[in-house]
Amino acid sequence: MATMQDVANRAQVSIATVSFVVNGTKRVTDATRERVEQAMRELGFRRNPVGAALASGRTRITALLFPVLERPLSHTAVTFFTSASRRARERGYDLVLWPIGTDIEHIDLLARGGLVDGVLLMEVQLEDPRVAALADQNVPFAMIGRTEDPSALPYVDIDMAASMREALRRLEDLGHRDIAFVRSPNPTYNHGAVSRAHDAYLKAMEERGAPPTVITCEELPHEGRLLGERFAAEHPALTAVILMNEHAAPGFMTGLARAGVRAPADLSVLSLGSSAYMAEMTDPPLTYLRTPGPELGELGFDALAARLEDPERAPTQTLVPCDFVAGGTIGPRA
Amino acid sequence: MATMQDVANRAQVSIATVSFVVNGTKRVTDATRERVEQAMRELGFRRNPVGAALASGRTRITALLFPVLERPLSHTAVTFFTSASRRARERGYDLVLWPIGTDIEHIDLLARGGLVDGVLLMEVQLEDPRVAALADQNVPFAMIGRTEDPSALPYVDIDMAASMREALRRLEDLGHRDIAFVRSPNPTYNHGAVSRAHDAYLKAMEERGAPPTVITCEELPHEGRLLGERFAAEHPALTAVILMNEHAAPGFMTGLARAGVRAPADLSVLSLGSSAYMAEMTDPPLTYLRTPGPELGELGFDALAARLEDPERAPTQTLVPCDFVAGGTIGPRA
DNA sequence: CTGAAAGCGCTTACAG
DNA sequence: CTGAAAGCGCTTACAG
Repeated sequence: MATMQDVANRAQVSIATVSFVVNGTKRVTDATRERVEQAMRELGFRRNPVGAALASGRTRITALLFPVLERPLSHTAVTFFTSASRRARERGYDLVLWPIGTDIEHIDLLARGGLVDGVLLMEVQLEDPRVAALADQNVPFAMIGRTEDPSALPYVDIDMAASMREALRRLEDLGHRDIAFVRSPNPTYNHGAVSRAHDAYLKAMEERGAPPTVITCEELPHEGRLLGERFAAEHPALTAVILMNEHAAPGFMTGLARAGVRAPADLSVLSLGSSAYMAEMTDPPLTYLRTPGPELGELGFDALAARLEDPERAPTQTLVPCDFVAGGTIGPRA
Repeated sequence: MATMQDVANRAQVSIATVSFVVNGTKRVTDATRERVEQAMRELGFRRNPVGAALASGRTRITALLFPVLERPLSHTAVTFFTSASRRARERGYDLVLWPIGTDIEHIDLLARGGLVDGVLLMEVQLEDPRVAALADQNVPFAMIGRTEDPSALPYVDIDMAASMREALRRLEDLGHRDIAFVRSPNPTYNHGAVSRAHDAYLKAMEERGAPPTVITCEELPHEGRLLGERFAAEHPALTAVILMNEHAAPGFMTGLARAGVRAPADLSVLSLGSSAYMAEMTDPPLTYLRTPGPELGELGFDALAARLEDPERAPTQTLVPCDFVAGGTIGPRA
């Protein structure tokens, strides 16, 4: 494999000049550039990124940290990655998915050494050990999601409070008052979005003087079905449910049907935080509040890039609400 | 950030000795090791992987190439990644998901320079430009999937011929003879597994003297539904279908139901190449042949590691069939 | 506009 | 068992 030195020798210039041509970092006369470019072509030269990284301290590679070994990577989650990675490419970066856990330990590998210029965090918990670790190590990062107090940190996140309010309003406009909230359980992973939706739900119900009903369900299709099957029997007074658990949503619908509960005639179901792909799994298709994954992936990468390109600038902090997509699972209260 | 030199100074040894301690590459007396380790602790030293990579030519980082921008990353596909990445960790490597397209161009970045030690290819096409590019550039790689003629290349793949035979046998044992094959269309992406399943289907039908029916369907839930709705009308003679398109499968089932076609009473549906997660989306749950994603992820990484650790050894070539999982969507021919 | 040279942080024969 | 030193392939002030 040809090195810059090889190219320099062949073109009879210094290695510095080759570097200038390769990176466009300084003016070079056309004649010289020509010679260098020809030599590169003849030798099939491509710059060694490791050498460049060591000398410059940058790689233009960034990493998306998603704990795939601990948290299921849903179709909706993939939209964040896809969009962020496309955006990265547009801006001249690479973005790879680094499947490290939330154990801080492994972050060190990234932290130290400039293998990656910065990281994008997903599945952020209210108290997220990764955030402290990255800050500690001085690794530039941005969050998709946010911690309890993200004060001075760059993030983009779903505006979950607004989204929950819209969910409730949609159902109330149809006459519903006894509205449950179904969420994933939280044994150890205090997911920011789930927690904020939960709080917003409780607050809204209290304001309305309506009794809150919070139900937990594992993030699995089969668990959704079991919940659907027993739902009416256990909660006869409920007429609507806000389901924040897209893995369980299709199963929940088939479980309801199996128990003879029709949606929306007997129960309105509104899926909070999902995508067309999941919503189309059921019949009728789910009415849902769409997770702005494509938007947040792009904005999230931009937030990171801003951090990398001007560390002094105030951090980006953006909230994007889910938008309502009509399906066939909500209707007027019976 | 402390460097090895800093540690060496503090421990009053040479930088070489520090390297030996850090990497365990040579014997060091206990006393010396103690001094070095203490200095490392005091300075919070962590080895810079870029420096190490440049000097040694290795990073112990590997990449899974999956063209997420071109091909949907399904839940089942994620199982490959998860399992391969866990296996990598067990063997002391990192595995990242690099979302490059099938454009060869971008492979160069990986190829050159030893940012990654090797790559694992997914979504392999019968004629895959990435394979030639990697071979050209001398990048160690292994495939999950395989090209038309993988002769001397390392791969692990689904034994699609055997899986198709089992699918047909299962249905035939129930009395079916008019069995369709539903696959994704192939405008540009000649996916090896789909193509091999197709061939195996045609061959088997010919052997039986039964008329083959191949139907294509885009890999989207909604397209599955449309197909389900019109299925009976368009194909009245069929009594069973092998569905190799898990994205469309749930929609296909709801489409059938909407058209008044009951499964399995009126039509047996066998999903080929799926996982419990997708199968549980419908009611009854799909009967399916399970994609051995966890197995192939692990074996695939092992194939790559074998390549990295002993390039001379004969390449791993392993086929694993799908295994049958009973659900509720196949039954005796009416 | 171009070059000589130091330096990025390690690894690894080679000596002793 | 330990060290001095070359070298991995680049980038980037600094001079000219």
